[in-house]
Amino acid sequence: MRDVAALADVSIKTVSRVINKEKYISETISRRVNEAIQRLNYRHNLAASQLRAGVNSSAVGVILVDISNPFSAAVHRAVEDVFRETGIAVFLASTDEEADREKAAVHAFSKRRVDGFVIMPASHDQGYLLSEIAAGTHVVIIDRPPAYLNVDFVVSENRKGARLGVDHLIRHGHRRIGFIGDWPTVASSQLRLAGYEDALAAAEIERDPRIILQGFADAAAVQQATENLLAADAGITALFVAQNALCAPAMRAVFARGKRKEIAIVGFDGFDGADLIEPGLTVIAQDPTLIGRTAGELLLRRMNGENPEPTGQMLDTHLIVRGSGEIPGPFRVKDASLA
Amino acid sequence: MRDVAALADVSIKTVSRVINKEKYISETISRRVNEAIQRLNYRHNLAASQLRAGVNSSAVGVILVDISNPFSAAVHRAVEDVFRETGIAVFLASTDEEADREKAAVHAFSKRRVDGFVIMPASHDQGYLLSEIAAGTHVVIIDRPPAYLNVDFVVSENRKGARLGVDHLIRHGHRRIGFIGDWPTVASSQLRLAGYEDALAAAEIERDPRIILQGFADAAAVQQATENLLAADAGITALFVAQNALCAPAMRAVFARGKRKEIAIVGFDGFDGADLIEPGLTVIAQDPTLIGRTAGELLLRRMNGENPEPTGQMLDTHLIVRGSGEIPGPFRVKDASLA
DNA sequence: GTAGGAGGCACATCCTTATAA
DNA sequence: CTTATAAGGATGTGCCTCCTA
Repeated sequence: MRDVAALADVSIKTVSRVINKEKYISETISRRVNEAIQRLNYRHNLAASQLRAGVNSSAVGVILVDISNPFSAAVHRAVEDVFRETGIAVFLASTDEEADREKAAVHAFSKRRVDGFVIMPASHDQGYLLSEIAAGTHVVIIDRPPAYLNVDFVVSENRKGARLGVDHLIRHGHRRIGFIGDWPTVASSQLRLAGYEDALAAAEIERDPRIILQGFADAAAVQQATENLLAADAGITALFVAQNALCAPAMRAVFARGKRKEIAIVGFDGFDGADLIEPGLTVIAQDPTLIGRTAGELLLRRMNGENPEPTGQMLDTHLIVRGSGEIPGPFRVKDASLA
Repeated sequence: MRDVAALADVSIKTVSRVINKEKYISETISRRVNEAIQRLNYRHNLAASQLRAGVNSSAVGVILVDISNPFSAAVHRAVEDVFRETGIAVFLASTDEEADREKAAVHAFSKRRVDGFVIMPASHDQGYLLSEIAAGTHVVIIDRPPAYLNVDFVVSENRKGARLGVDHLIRHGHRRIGFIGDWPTVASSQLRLAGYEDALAAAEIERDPRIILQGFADAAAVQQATENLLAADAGITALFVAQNALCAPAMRAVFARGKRKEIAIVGFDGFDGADLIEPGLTVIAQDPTLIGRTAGELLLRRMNGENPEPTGQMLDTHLIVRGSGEIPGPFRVKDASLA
């Protein structure tokens, strides 16, 4: 900046004025300064600028479980879109459900003075964020309800959604419905299991822990576990698959046993192309783009100085009927109005 | 930091020493300082530290076409994994194939003094990066060969891969093979089209521009265009779909016409669950994780001071046979060894 | 309306001092 | 008189705030 000032033969302060497009600079000087900037290949140092101005980095940190999961990716994309036009940059980190990595990412971004966080928590307790919040950093929690923290959050109706899906299977004559879910420590997974149990209770079906499978290291483990469940002759006629990434491997297991048209399946948030399968995968659909956009807007609002009471948004899910969830089960159902 | 020093009753410099874990600090003082840090909820300001030290931000910028595309997401995840342990943070931006947004993202990250970029270029000419490189910022280009820029790059064998896929269709008796591709301005798309043409030329099949479809606004447009192509009675018996996101909509069009078992399809890099479809989608597979990891490692190497000649890595693709590409065409083939 | 200058943001570098072996 | 350990102080990093003309 000093060099630019020297070349343009003005003071440093004037260069600063030109860069920040302040008022009261003549056209002539502005042009001269800009030419010097070009010639010297000068680049404004935002960090120094913000240090002096006493403001934060105009950046936000997004912390997700795994950006390579399409749900996370869609959420991120929506958050990014909210911030693009504002000149706010977005940091990204994945945690793989490890609370320590979540904390490490928060710390790394905090050192870089981000203005806010959008977090899909892997941690069981987000109380550690209180000090960040006290320091003026804003936080929005997504996908899973926050624990020990009163901040804005945006989640899907996990429990209601799961209940909806399992109800659907029950209405189609199923009573032995396997549950395939994420790690039981994951808050959203707990809620989906609760929704599953709600549906069973409402239909007076006994909950059988042997057909509730949770927590898998990878897709192969999901497939293996599903195969074992089907092979166990536990009388399973339907599966409720409580997370998107589990759907494909679970279906592989079903198909591998030749039960494509016998075992009914409902997934919580399937995958692109799930409609092409025969039968198409019936799912409880979420709206990751809306989650991301809402979270981004809530965060941006606070970054702009608004400070309302924290709000928790529960976004509706809905059933998409494609065939796999409508395979009839062995039990007669009185209700003729099957979806 | 001043407050911490005051509370711990040491000099600012000593606090700095503790934070940076320099040698020659006594246990006692170190503990006292750390307590003060805790008590004051102090957070080290990386920006100020790096300003004074004259180093960059220990952050990198990743610029992709669209993070919500699974290919991009997998690449990003691999890049992130390379940098996680090094304490280097990752910025992310999507361009939606708009060169201006690519430049805006580069500029935004450059102002934040990133040490390097990983870029999946939307631009037709990356010459604008020369000034960044001159300023000491490192660049690795991925997915598409760089234009007007001599830097490290990591791409798939787009042309060879496409040729492989179309050869496969030809060997199964097809000669009227529709091409469904990305915008023709996209470098990788051009190469895939070239590969398609290579295969046609080798088999002495005339290239018909009417069955080469490129550039779609969204999935619905792809599906509509494919339906029109099939309805046009152009004699199409096979499709080569040159990009992952185009596969599902193209298949929807084929299935909607009831040609599931008649029109052969090979995709360039399909999607998760493509094996569950009947018939499974035969694809030319890339390795996005390897692309991302390689790019991250190349960048990290330069950030660590190594400065070898730029290398261009062309990663092999391979054919995954699943059924859709093996639907026989109307032409007899002598080669008995069909894959 | 237009420009410049002193000073400081939060930190690290370089130099210096002090004690002990 | 070196060498290792432990701590402090002046100065400067790029830029903006506040004051001045």
